[in-house]
Amino acid sequence: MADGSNKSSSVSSTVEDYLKVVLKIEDMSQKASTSRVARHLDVADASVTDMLRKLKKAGLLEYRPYYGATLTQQGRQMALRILRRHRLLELFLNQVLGYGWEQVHGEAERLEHAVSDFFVARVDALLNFPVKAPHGETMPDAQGFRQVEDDVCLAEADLGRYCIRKVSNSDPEFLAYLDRVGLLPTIEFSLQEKAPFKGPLKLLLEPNHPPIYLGLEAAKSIYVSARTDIPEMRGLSTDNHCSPNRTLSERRWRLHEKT
Amino acid sequence: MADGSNKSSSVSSTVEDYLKVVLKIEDMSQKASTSRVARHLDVADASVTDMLRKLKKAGLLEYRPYYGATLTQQGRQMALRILRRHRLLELFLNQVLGYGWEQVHGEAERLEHAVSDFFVARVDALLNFPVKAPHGETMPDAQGFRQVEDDVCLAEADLGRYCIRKVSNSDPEFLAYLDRVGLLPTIEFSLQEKAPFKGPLKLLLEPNHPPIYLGLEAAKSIYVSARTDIPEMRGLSTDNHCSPNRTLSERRWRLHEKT
DNA sequence: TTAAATATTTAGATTCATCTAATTAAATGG
DNA sequence: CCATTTAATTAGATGAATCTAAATATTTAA
Repeated sequence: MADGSNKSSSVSSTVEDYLKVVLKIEDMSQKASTSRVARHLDVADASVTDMLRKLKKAGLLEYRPYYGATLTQQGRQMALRILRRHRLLELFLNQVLGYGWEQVHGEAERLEHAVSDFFVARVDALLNFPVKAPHGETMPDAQGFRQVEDDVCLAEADLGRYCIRKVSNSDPEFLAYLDRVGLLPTIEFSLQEKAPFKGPLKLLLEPNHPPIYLGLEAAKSIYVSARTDIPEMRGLSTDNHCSPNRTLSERRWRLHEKT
Repeated sequence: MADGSNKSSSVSSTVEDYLKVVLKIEDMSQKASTSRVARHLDVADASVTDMLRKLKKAGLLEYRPYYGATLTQQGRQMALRILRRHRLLELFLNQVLGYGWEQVHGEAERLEHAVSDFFVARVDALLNFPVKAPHGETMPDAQGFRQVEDDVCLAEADLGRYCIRKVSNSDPEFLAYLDRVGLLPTIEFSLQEKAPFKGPLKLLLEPNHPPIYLGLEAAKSIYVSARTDIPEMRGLSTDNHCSPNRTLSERRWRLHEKT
């Protein structure tokens, strides 16, 4: 696959996608089974079997037939390299080119395979070495190290005050919805009620505003940290400049408007 | 390959490359013969024959065996679309990410196939709708219209005063050399002597500086316009903000330096 | 104007990533 | 613990884009 983009040891963008998916699955502490990988990539199971055998031979993952795959050190390193690119690109698209947070994923998905390491380094510098992507995911560093993410899933949280840390869902419709109701990373809210029988959650963003009733499915994509209200915690928080994803309406760019 | 990047009527990046090369050859008023296309793309002649037949079938070019190819309206449109992307990306890399002018071509070559129309539109706006790329080439507009370039080749120019308009050569080594000696678009100089027998040209950049002796081969890549010294011409010139490609040493970027 | 040189096309293979259909292994639940 | 459901693998094909080697055209120059 057409590559002058200096991979450490050049693999096709297809291979990069497989590695990324396996990493994602492992990150969810699931087993990277053939069918699960196939679902994520939207390809036939048979294709995955072939590819996993190929990747095993290349030393990028362990693979036992009828069992599944595990990334090797090498494979993990490659996967993290792509993940880093993906997230840096998302942030770049959002901050520099004014993409909406629901738009960044799709574009980054294609660019991550095309940009050079030099490009990535420049973007990293331009954004001042960020540690968070637009959806609140942490940024793997250039050596492939990641901060631990110990946020709790909103769907499992007890009543209380929280700060939104991460939204793990790249469906543009869904993200646009969250944007509309104002549920974005770094935003704080109170979880006031959890309706029984998988019912909706009642959230309060601002004291005297109407509450938001959020379906449990939606809550599963949202990760939060408890708000301790101990002021000195704020400095230590992982919030950084890259940064409140403003609502679409607030988002106005210093791009030159044509005519 | 792998395209969600919204082509008007989705073609592979390989096809885009073929179209681009045919356009380039036609722009040089040459015939797009099989072997010439093959040389530009660094593939075997046989591969080109196959592809030209395929592109003919797709209505993107005319093709007669043993004769060569000519772009159709549709093919030309597609080629111009890529050319526009390429040049906008080059300028973007230069102006926003601080790439040297000798670095932009290679990166743009890969990105042009990966970015979406939306991305291109954003970059266009960010750069304030530029009309020139870093090497002085004109920017095709979004509808595929181009300014005529009626610059003369330095290798064929008479003695006199000139302004550098364009450098048609993407070899990084060569570009770095021109950068070193200061021969960049928008720069003015006097052509003082032309040594016989394909000898070098003697150029004077600044009145009391040592002259530059430039080989004829190098001069073939440089396009110039005569300097009339009629002041009011300057406003009409195609110089624009995107802009004096500073020398590498002058080029210092407002990127955040790490540590 | 014909022989040699050059350019182009055809024929047949290869590699990558994918598919469907058929088969086999594993897991599950009476 | 066996039969059925579910998951995974094998087998065989396909489409893109490429290659090499052999067969034709076309051009050029003696």
